[in-house]
Formats: sequence, structure tokens, C-alpha cells
Amino acid sequence: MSVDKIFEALSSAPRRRILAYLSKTDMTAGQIAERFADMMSQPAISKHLSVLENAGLVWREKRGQNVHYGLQEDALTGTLVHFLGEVCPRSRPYRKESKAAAMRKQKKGGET
Amino acid sequence: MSVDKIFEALSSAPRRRILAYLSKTDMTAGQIAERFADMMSQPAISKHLSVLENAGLVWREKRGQNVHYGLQEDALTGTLVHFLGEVCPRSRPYRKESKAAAMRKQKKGGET
DNA sequence: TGACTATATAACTCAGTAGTTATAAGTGTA
DNA sequence: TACACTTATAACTACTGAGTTATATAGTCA
Repeated sequence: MSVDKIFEALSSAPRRRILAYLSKTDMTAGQIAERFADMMSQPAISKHLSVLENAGLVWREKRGQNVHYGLQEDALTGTLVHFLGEVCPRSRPYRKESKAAAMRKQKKGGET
Repeated sequence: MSVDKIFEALSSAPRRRILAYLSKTDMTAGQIAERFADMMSQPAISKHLSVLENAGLVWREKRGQNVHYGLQEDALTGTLVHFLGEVCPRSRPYRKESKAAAMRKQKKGGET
């Protein structure tokens, strides 16, 4: 789950679209391939999925004869936020505020 | 300053290192090339800088015979934060479908 | 102007990536 | 067992990107 692999994985527009397609729920490889059938073949999607999985951005689970894929959201958020912190000094205050807000929220009791 | 260009630019480890090197202050092309001289040539750095500039991640200013480069922090933070929020900017249609699929799944009853 | 410095571009090579079609491997079912 | 279905892999092609060296362009100063 290296930063290199994550940025490499994110550099492809099709892969970012796949991530978006998984943003609300997990899907089988077949469903994903079907959705993008007008853009590329099933093996191409399979390869993209394996890149995403290898980068730690999605999880993979075999259920029967299907393979489900879903977002590994923590990896994505964690890496990008960390990267922002390293490269963008200005992002530090935002992160601080975000953390503070999170604390307040937790203290209040987790509604949402 | 498209998202595609930004992610493309960020996909290169050398370019991310250049961004980090600029995180505290701007530098001339020469200073940057010098810093990375053990890794690659001056023309290579020049090309990386032009990719970064083209993506809107750094600004460029000619001062005398030097060219200064510096972080365009807002672009980086803005884009990545936005990306994180939505998982992908181009994703609206995909996200809608994803959500719809999630609803259908839920309606059916969680068999899993 | 001419020499010197700083940066960008040209022309090229090489490696890696993204896509293709064909096929293999694994699973469920009659 | 045999067949259908789902997903992954093999083998290949074409393109792109990153690096190289050599050279052009632009600015500074004697």
C-alpha cells in the first residue's frame, strides 16, 4: 500500500471512474465490466481492478462464482491527506480544524 | 487545470519530490536541477517543471535570466480535497448509478 | 557586439502501460 | 460428469512517457 502505487493507480481516468462507480456500494467484476463495456473489454477492467486492489484502494472478495470489489476508503483518504500535509504547509491548519471538528462531534455523541 | 492533468502530474515520484522541495519556498529552475542532479539531467527537470506548471500545480515567473517556480497550493489542496469529497469529479453519473444500485440492493433485503 | 550563464527545446531511445482477442481456471448446476 | 457462467491470464500490438545528449534561445555584462 505504498504512496507510489496509490498515485500510479489514481493517474488513470478509467480507474478513477471505477472508484467513483464503487463509491456507494460494492459491485461484482461483471457488473463493473458491464457498466464500462462501451469503453473497454472485460479483461481490461479486470486489469484495472487488479491495479486498484494492488494499490490497496479496493478490497476484493470472492463470493461463489462472483468476485466483489469495494472501496477501501481509508487508504484513499489517509494517503491523500497525508500527502497534502507533507507538500502543502497551508493544509496543516485545515487539518487541525478538521480534527478539532471531529473531536467535538465525537464528544457530542455520534449522531449521523 | 484539469483534474486529469493534475493526477497525471502527481503520478510521478520525481515530480512529487519537486513539489515537496518547493513546499517551503520558491526556487529557480537551476536550483531545482542542482538539487536533483544526482537523479536526472537539467532538461529532464525542465520537462517535469513544465508538466507541473501545465497542470496548474506550480507558478512560473521569469526574473532576469532566472526562472522561479513555486507551489500553487490552492490548486493542489482544492483538487485533492474535492476529489476526496466526491471520489471523482467526473463521477456524478456514476455515483448516481452507484447509489441507485445500493438502494435496489437494500430493497431486496440483505441476503449476502 | 561577443562571451557567458540559465533555461528550454529537439531528436532520439527505451521501457512500461493500456488496450486487444483468445483461452484458461474456478464455481454452480442439471 | 458435462455444461454454462464468471473472472483472470497469456500473448500480442501500439502508444506514451521518461530519460538521454546536443543545441537553440534569451538575458547579463564587459
